[in-house]
This record gives sequence, C-alpha cells and structure tokens, in this order.
Amino acid sequence: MTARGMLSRQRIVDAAAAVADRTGLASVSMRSVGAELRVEAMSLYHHVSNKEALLDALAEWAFVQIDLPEIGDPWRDAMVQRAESARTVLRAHPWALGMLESRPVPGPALLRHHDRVLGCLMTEGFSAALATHAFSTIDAFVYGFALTEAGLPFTPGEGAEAAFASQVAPPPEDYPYLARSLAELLHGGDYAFEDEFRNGLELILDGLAQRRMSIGTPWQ
Amino acid sequence: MTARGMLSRQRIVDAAAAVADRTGLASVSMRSVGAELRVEAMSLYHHVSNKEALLDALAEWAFVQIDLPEIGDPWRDAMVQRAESARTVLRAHPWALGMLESRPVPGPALLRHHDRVLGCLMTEGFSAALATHAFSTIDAFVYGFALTEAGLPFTPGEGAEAAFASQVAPPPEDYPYLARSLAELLHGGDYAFEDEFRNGLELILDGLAQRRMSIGTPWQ
DNA sequence: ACCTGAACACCGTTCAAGT
DNA sequence: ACCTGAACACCGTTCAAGT
Repeated sequence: MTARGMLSRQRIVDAAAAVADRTGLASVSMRSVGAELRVEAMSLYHHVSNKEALLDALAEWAFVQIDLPEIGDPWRDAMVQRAESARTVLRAHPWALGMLESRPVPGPALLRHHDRVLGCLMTEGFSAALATHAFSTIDAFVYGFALTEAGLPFTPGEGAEAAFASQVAPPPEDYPYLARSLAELLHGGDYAFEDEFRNGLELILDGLAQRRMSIGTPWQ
Repeated sequence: MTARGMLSRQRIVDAAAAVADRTGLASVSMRSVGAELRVEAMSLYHHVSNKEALLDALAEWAFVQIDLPEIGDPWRDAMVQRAESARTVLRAHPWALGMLESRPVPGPALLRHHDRVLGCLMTEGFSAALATHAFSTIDAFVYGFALTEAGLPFTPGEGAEAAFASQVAPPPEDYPYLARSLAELLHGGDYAFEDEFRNGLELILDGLAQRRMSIGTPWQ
C-alpha cells in the first residue's frame, strides 16, 4: 500500500503529467511530483537525473499519444486522423505546447513518427519535396491551432463563443470590422470556433491534393 | 547616472525583455529584472502589481511589434507582410510563443489588430465567415511554424539543415522514408527549412483566393 | 540499492522601515 | 512617493546519513 520501493521512472513521469494536468506546468516541481507519489523530492533523483530530464520525459509522454498513421492508408484520411489525434492530445494536455519550443534532440519516437508520415505520403504519389512541404504545413497549422485554442479566454463549444462575444462587446466605433463580423457570424447562432480546425485543415489538404496532381510541373 | 527615481513600468518591461532575449523566459525573475536595472526586486512592485502582470506586459511588448496591415492594401500582399512580420518578431523573441498559451483577456492592441486584419479582407470581397477562416488558418500556421522553428535543434539557414541531417543520419533500415527524403532534398544542396514558410503560406493563400472567388456557393 | 534530512542558493511576495 | 532590508514560504540540487 505504501509507495516504498515502488518508485520508477514511469511512475514519476505519470505523476508529473497528473500534476501538470491538474494545476499547470508551472506547478510541476520536484517537491510537488514527490508529494504526488508520497515520497520526498530527493527520492526522484534516483530515477531521473534532474528536472530538465523529467520535463523532456514529460514532453515525450504527451507526444507519444499522437496516433501514428498506417502506411498504406489513403493519404488524406491518414493526415486528417493524425491531425485530429494531435489536437485531441494537445487539448487534453495544453502544457505540452510550451515544451515544443526549447526541447532539444529528436528521440527515436519522433523520428519514427516523422518516418511514418513521410512514408504515408511518399507511397501515395508525393515527391520527397512535396511530402516535406505537406508535413511542415500541416504540423505548423495543427500546433498553431492548438496554441491559439489554449490561449482562448473561453472554452470553445457549447455556445461559449456567443457568450464571450457579448461580454467583450467590442464597440463598433473602435472596431468596426470586428464588430460586424461577430454580428454576422453569431447571427446564425451556430458559429463554433472549433469548426475552424476542420476548415483550415481541409483548405490545406485541398491545396496539397492539387499540387500532388501536378507533380512534374514547376511546382515539383 | 544612477537609476534612482527613474524607474517606470516601461523601463521594467524593456529590462524583462532584455533578460528574456539574453537568457530565456525561465530566468526572468523579479530579482533578475531588478538587477538589470540596478535596483532591488522589491522596487518593481511600485510599478507592476506582480510577476504575472509583468509577464502580461511582456507578451504585449512582443506582439505589438507585429506590423498591422493597412486597410486598402491588396489583401494577399497584406497577409504576406503581416505573416512575415510575425515570424520575424517571433524568431527574435521565441519566448513570446510560450506566452500565447495561458495568457488571458484580449487587450485593446489585440482587438485593434484583429479589426485591421478582418477589415483588410472584408473590404476586398471576403465574407465575414471567410475572413474569419482566413484569419484563424493563417494565424495558426504562422504561430505553429514559429513554434516548430524555435524547437528545431539547429538554426535554419546557412546549410545547417545538411549539417544536422548528416549528424543525426537516421539509419535507412529503421527510417526508410525519412532517410530517402533527406537524401533527395539535400542532394540538390539548396534545401532550406526556411523556405517551408513561404511555401505553406502560399498554399494557404491560394486556397483562400479560390474560396474568395466562389463566395455564394456552398463554401459561403 | 534506495530513500531521506539538513543545508545552500535561489524564487515571489509582504510588511515595516527608511529617505 | 519611491525604494529597501528582513522575513516567510517556496524552488532545484548536493551530500552525508540512514535502512
């Protein structure tokens, strides 16, 4: 029943994730993670070399949860599925976004992920160059969308958009276009910021599909 | 010559930005910012209410540097210019990215920015809905690209891509597609990750241009 | 081998005291 | 009014000591 002798790197990382989920990345400290495991902070040092290493493991913990596409799946479905999976993971653990900047050296898991995505595209008629364009464009969009969403002053869905808009109520004399677009969007009553994800993603995938059809032309 | 009596909110925020640029966001502390100004940490509390408020001001300090588009400029040029400006700012101050997540309430500067971008699009034939799609897609891409770039284990440009690729040298038996795409891309000798920015941006803008032409159809 | 207590140099912040 | 010193409850980390 006690934690004695049962400490492990895996349990420590899980505990750190639990703390981050509950109270944010800033409150992940060697002491708070220790407390989560009913152990002194110093005990952790027998399993992780320092806090930096723990944070690296925590980043990996989150990104490993993103579904890998299967090589052989239709490329477009595969990209949609991966993007949605990434968004789901990053929505559940938004603190992981702050770890993308400034975390070093790609590990085997990241390389494997990279390889699968490229493979998925290159076995379906994408050149190496276009597959790389596709990868960086989709990834940038997905991470950026998750980042924007995490910073939103409301939780999207359930009509929170309308509630927030009427709360801020940007004065039309100062912000004419913003006011007009809010009015128009919310008039229908079914605006959901969430939908912008599929929207942007489909826009990007449409563009990629077109460039894929014209491989060999100046697009390469 | 002394700092006595010359402390101000502006000087404090500037000092915090200098510390962040030099040694990272993590090392921005009330004490380190005080030291930058040759003042005790406690003196700062007469100008900013606490560290959280200082960080809010620091986020604003960075984002205000992003060029606002002029209403009346051709929409596509305006979007490109704004995107490049954002990327330049975020490359110079990558710590600002970590502040996008978890920073609350949009201030007047952000609302103004929002209004201008929407105005730029809506005066050029974009519906409110399509302008909103455009805004969120471009922004997600730009932020996400900057985030990816900041996390890169090398500084893009100057052939660093090739140097890094040969350093990592993913074994082709483990990562066949990654190895093949790296080989193909670097064969030409002119691959630059940097170019993916314009590439992805143009792909998105092409998609938006097409949807703009078909306003009134099911796209809306 | 694994866990801990005390210690050190750091944090943010309060408050009473200086000018 | 503005700045500061001492103090408090926190950090990460080291190291010697316990089991």
